[in-house]
Amino acid sequence: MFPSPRIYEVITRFRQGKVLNFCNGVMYKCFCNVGESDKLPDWVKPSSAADSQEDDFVIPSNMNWVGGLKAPDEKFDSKHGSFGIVDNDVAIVTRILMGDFAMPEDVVQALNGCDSCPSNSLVDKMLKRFSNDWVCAFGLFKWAQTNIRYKHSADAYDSMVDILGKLKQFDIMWGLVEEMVKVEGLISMRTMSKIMRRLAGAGRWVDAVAVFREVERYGLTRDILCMNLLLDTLCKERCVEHAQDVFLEFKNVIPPDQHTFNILIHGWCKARRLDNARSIMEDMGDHGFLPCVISYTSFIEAYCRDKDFRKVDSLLNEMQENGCPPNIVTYTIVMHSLGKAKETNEAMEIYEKMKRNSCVPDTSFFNSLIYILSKAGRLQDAHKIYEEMSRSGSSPNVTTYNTMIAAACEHSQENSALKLLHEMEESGCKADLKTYAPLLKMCCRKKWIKVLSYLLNDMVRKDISLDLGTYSIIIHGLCKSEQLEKACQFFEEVVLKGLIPFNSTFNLLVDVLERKKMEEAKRRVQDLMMQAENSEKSCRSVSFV
DNA sequence: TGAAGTTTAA
Repeated sequence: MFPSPRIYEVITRFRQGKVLNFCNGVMYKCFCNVGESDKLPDWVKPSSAADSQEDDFVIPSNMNWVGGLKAPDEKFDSKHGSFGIVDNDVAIVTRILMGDFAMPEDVVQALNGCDSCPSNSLVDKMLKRFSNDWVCAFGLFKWAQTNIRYKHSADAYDSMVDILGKLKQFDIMWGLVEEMVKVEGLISMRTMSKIMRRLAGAGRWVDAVAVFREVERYGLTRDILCMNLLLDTLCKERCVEHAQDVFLEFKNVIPPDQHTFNILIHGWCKARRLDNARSIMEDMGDHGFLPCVISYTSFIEAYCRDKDFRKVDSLLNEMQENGCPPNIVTYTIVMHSLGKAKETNEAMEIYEKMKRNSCVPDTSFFNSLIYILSKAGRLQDAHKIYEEMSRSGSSPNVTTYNTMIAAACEHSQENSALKLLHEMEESGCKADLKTYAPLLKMCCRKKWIKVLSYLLNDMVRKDISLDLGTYSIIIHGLCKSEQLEKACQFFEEVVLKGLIPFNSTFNLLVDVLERKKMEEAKRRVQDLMMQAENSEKSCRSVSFV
C-alpha cells in the first residue's frame, strides 16, 4: 500500500479541444503519489478532469511500482510513456503519432526524426491502433515505404485501404489502389470486398457496383464469387433493392448459384419484404436449386420478428417434410424469439425438441439460452447452463461472459458479477466494452467509487476505451447516486475527448446541479457543453472546405 | 477468407 496516491492523466496537446494523446480513444493514465509529481516524466501533465481527490484510492495488487510511477502493467517505458507496450519501436512510434498532425506528410516528417525501422508487425500494430485516425495511419504507412529494406504486405495495403474507406477518404483510397495495381498480386478479392463494403456503407452504391463492373481491370475475375460478395455487401448495408438490380442485370451473364439466392432471400427477409423473398425462392427453383436450411431459416427469422409463431411452427414442419431439417442456427433463432416474447417455457421446449432431433448445441445457442433465462429472472438455471457448456464441449466465449455479467449486475449480484470478470480473465477470454458497461453502471448505483476507479483503470490496461454511451451510463448513474462532483468530472472528460454529450445527459446533470444549488458547477457544465457543440461546428466547416 | 443465429446502455 502506498500513501495517498492521486490520479493524473496524461494530457499533452489539444486540437480544437480534442485530446490527442490517446490511441483509438484510449487515454493513457498514470498514478503518482502526492508530492511526487516532479518525478513524473515531462509528457505527463495533470488534467483538471482527473484531478480527483481520491486520497484513499487503493492500488490494485497486480500493479508494479516503477520509479515513483504506478504503471498498470509489468513494464513501463518511462522514456516514451507507454503502458503495457513491450516492443520499443511500437512505443517510440506510438509516442510520435500522438502529436498534432494536419497532413500525413507531417507525420512522415516527424517519423523521419526517429531511428525506428518499419517491420510488418510494427505497421500492423500501428494501423490497428490508429484505425480511427487516417492522417496518422496513412502517414505511418507512407513513412514505412520510404525504407528500402521494407515492403508493405498485401494485408497492410488492405488494412490501409479499409481505414481510408472507413473514414470516407475515397480519393486517397483510390490513389492507393492505383499504386497497388502496379505491383502484381497485391490486389485480391479481399481488397475489392473492403472497397465495395466501405463505398456501400457510405451510401455510394453506384460506386460499389462500378467496382464490380470494372473488377477485371484489377486482374481479377468477375465471377459468381465476386458477384455474391457485392450482393452480400449491398444487402448488409441495407440496400437490397440495389442488390436485386445487380442480380437482374447480371444473372444471364454470370450464372447465379445457391449462395446468390440465399443472400437475396435473406436481404429481402431482413427488409420485411417477404413477397420479394418468396419470388427469389421461386426463381431459385427455376434455376434448379432447392431451398436449403439457410433459405428456410431466413423466413423463420422474419416470422419470429413478427412473433408469428404459428407460421414458424408450420414452416419447421415443412422443413422436416422436405427433408431439410432445422439446424442449430434455426433453433437458436426460434428459441431466442420465444424467450424475448416472454414465452420461456415454449423456448425451453425448443431445447428439448432439439435434443430429441439430436441437434448438437453450440456456444451461440447456449449464449442465447443463458440470455433468455437471465431475462426471465432464472439466474440459477442460467448458471447451470453455463456449467453445462464446458461439459458438452462448447466453451464459453466473450458473449457468454458478457451476458452472465450483465445479468448478475441487473439482479444486484455484485460479487457474482466481479467473480465472473475474474473467471473470464482466468479462462483467457478477452473482455471488451460490453463486459465493463454493466459493471460500471452497477458501481455508480452502489456508490462504489473505488471499484469504479479500479475497473476504469483495468480497462485502460486492457486497451478498452470508453465510448459516449458508456460515459453516459456512468454520468447518469452518478447523478442518481448524487455523486455530483464525480459526474461533473466525467462530463468534462467526455468534452475533452472531443465527444458531444447527449442532450439528455446534459439536461439531467444541469437539473440535478440546479436542485442542489451547485451554481458554479452548473455554469461549468453549461460552458463545457457549449465548447463541445462549437468544436463540432468548426470541425464540420473544416471538412466542407 | 462464399449464405442464416447469441450480449447494447442514454
